Amino acid sequence: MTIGSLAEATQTRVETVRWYEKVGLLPPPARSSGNYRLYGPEHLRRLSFIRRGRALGFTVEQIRDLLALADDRERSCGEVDIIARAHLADVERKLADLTRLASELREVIGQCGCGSVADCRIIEALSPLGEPA
Amino acid sequence: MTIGSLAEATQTRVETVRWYEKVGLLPPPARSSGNYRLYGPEHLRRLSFIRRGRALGFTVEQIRDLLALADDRERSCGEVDIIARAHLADVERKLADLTRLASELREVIGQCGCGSVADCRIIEALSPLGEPA
DNA sequence: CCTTGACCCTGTAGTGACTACAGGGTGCAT
DNA sequence: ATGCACCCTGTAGTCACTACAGGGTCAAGG
Repeated sequence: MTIGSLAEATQTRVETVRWYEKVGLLPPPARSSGNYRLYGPEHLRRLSFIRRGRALGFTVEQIRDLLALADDRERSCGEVDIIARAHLADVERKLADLTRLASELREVIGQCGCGSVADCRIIEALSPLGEPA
Repeated sequence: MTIGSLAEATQTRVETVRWYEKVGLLPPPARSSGNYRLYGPEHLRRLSFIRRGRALGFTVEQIRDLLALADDRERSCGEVDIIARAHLADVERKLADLTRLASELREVIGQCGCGSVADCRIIEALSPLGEPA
């Protein structure tokens, strides 16, 4: 399997696959006589894991930890649970922030009568001292 | 007003103020005899505008546009409205993504009985081929 | 007068997670 | 033999800052 097929199979860019190798998420594969990377099913599994983790919003660092834990099949998965819960808490914080943000934006936009900039409620809302900058 | 006082007044880091100047959001202020930056109320207004925009999640590029529009007080604020609505749409897209993400994460975490990694539902959920990586 | 410490200056490099080349080599079909 | 798609390495760019390193300035205290 060349890097192109692996990338296609996992919906990843070729450059990203090489980058995962460089930062140590994906082990260096064998090389062909022409120095092409040659991947096997284990690489496909590992890269799929990485991509799924990224799609769930885990950082590369968290995925590195999860991979290390996943490799040790006897271990209790308490640490996995901790990482996942920490990430969920993080996502929920961002969610709350964005929700507040969206409602603030909607309010600002709703007040705009679209007259001249001098009377624009959006500009005004951005200028805490009461006057446009 | 030195850069330190301006930074404090706007809840900004000193380095960030200098960075806004470097990228052209904040005009270069006068300098003291000892080459210190000296800011006036206009700078305070402008920086407050920038910070408020950032707090509402506008990109620096969008704020640059908003500032240019705000400076032209006769102009219709239709363009301001367009920028703000585009940003709101963006925020709402992210909100939807994060909401989906959070529920997926909650589901994954809920299934974890915290036994060994070999049976961990979290690890399993990350491994689309059915086996841990 | 000297020193201490808080503040300021410029410039560069680092963050996260890639992305985008530049400049070249490989492999296969025509 | 030539074209083309693919691959290689290495470097620089993205965004919005942040963190120094290595120095200069200023006011107060001794």
